[in-house]
Amino acid sequence: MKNRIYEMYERLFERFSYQYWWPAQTKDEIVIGAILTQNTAWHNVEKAISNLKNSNLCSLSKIHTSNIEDIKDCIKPAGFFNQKARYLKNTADFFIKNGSFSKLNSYDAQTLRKMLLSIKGVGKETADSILLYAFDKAIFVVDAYTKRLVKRHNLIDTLSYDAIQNLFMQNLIKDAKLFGEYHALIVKNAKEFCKSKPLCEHCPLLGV
DNA sequence: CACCAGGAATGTA
DNA sequence: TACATTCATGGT
Repeated sequence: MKNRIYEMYERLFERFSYQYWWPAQTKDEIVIGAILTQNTAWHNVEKAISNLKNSNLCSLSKIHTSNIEDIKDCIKPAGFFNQKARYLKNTADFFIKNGSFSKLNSYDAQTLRKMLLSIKGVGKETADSILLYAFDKAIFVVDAYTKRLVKRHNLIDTLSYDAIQNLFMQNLIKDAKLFGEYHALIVKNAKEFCKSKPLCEHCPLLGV
């Protein structure tokens, strides 16, 4: 398999090696972090998660049963705390209602994706992050960095989520580990290089 | 000081 | 379908 999409992965991996995403200790924490990081810098999410842990609220069951005002107090550093507290509640309710990860994991990826998307507060990127990193489903996550990447490299003539996701999934082996590291590498590279200017001289994707 | 960060829901045309 | 607005804190 030799194509531009996979070649970019090789370049990124050569430069940055393993990222070991998702950075979390439990599956619950992955889901919680996926919601808290919506349009929010990760280091602020870490503060929010740290607060949740200190209050013993960093699990879906705890979020399900606890007072929403207590959740708000913990997650304020992550911003949008009013709606994110509701989103966390909605998501926790979903998992309590529909069962554990191992039970939900018996659904195929697309069925589970639709279920997750029915939660108010879970859009495509959040759903796919949960599918990939908490359920180990081979679903490629598309974020703002990914869109910027395909735009700068003229990889496709649209910026629609589905089209970009298909571009990656159709040009890669369907492997959750690969997808997970690739997405992490795109984020890593975006933070490291080329924040405003495309393709600076140190970017590992030059010439791909 | 302005601008952005690992988005999603809602409203408008 | 395709944009525009709103949500909010904290770093640069």
